[in-house]
Amino acid sequence: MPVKDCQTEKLIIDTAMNVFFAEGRLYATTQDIADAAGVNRTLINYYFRSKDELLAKVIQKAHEQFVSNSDAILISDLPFREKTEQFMDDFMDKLRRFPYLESFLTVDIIQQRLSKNSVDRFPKEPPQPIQQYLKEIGNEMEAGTIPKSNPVHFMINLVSLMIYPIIMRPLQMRLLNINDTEYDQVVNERKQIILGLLFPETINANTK
Amino acid sequence: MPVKDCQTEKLIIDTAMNVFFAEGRLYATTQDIADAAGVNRTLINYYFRSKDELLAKVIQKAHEQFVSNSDAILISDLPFREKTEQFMDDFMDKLRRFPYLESFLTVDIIQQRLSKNSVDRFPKEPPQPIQQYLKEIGNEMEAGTIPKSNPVHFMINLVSLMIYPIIMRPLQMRLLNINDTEYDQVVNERKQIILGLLFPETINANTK
DNA sequence: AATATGTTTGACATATTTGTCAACAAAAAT
DNA sequence: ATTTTTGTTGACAAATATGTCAAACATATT
Repeated sequence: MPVKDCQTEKLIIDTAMNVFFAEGRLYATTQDIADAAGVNRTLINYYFRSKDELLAKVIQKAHEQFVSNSDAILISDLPFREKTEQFMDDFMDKLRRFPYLESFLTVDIIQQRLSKNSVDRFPKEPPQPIQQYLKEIGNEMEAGTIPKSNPVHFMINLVSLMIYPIIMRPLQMRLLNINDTEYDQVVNERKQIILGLLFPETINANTK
Repeated sequence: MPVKDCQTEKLIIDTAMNVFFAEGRLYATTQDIADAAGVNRTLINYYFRSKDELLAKVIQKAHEQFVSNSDAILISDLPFREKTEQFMDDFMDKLRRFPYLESFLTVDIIQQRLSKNSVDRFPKEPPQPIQQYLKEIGNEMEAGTIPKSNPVHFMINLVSLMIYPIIMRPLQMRLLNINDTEYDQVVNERKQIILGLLFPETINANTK
């Protein structure tokens, strides 16, 4: 068999992504993943050498999937407001698909910071699309479309307001004393709520 | 010795809180905690029976510390805006002290949801102070001080904007391509930024 | 059919972590 | 003073997770 099969390898990666990022089994073992994929555990070692390398691959692929669309949106020449909305739609779609991805990455990054020997799983170069979007945010602030501040605040606000309610859902449901149905309803309203915050009426009215 | 010593027990709890919530060693073993506390590992079993029960105690104590002040603030009869600011000050203080607490709780809740046998570590009854604050948010919306919506949105916005930049700091620093000094600067500006979002000028102007 | 290459499997070794237990030390109570 | 209670320790056992290896298997090429 001259050509590499790639079937099983892909199956393992996809399954692992599902287990970690969709099901939220952050502590899943290699055996768990193998079971979920219906393959022998040692195949993980055969294809990825170690669990750590599988993680690296999985995170890399998740990263690719995550930025693929959004990068295109961010570097497009859409008007700022529409660009932001498209970015939000895309981002929230991905959040729905992999609600636990950010939690996983956070914990992973935290642990990496503590252990000196682990390999860095993220590209070191700053993502250009975000840099460009930050510039556009600055322009909008200059133009008075949105309140002036360090542009990173706008970006931080944007992602905070989208992500946090998703990753902290279990905790928030308890604190706010609401059930799944109600929380789903709230999540569905988020986009409009966030837009209302980021593009305040006063300033926004000028642009219309 | 009629009175329980309580010295070692307290030392272990405090150390564990520090390791988990301040240092962010989310995967710390009982040995790690014992080392950090400078005691024999089996003392953890002596005082808490199991690691799981230690976790329960630690989370419970963290919860108490976290709500102690903030509950008092939330049920006080301060004007809404001042109450919110005090709540923010208190909350951000605690975030600085235990930046990894929320991450830990999130992961813990996620895992608990998946494992049927684990004991529930959180009080089941909804926290009244938050319920009361939610009512006040509703009142403010009625009065037109803040934009109308489901009051939980205001609460979610508030905590999202405070917490997310802290717990996702490593990730955000990479994405936004800024260093520690710059990020510290951003964090220091957060309170004013958040207030500007939650209390938009137009509406706020009416109340002055 | 024989062989070579890539794939899959089960058995084993190793490391890590947690919990138990009996022995020991220290402090109070008798 | 000695007995009892409380606190502490090290050695051991059990469970779990990861990685390695040789052997078995399948498939395409010779």
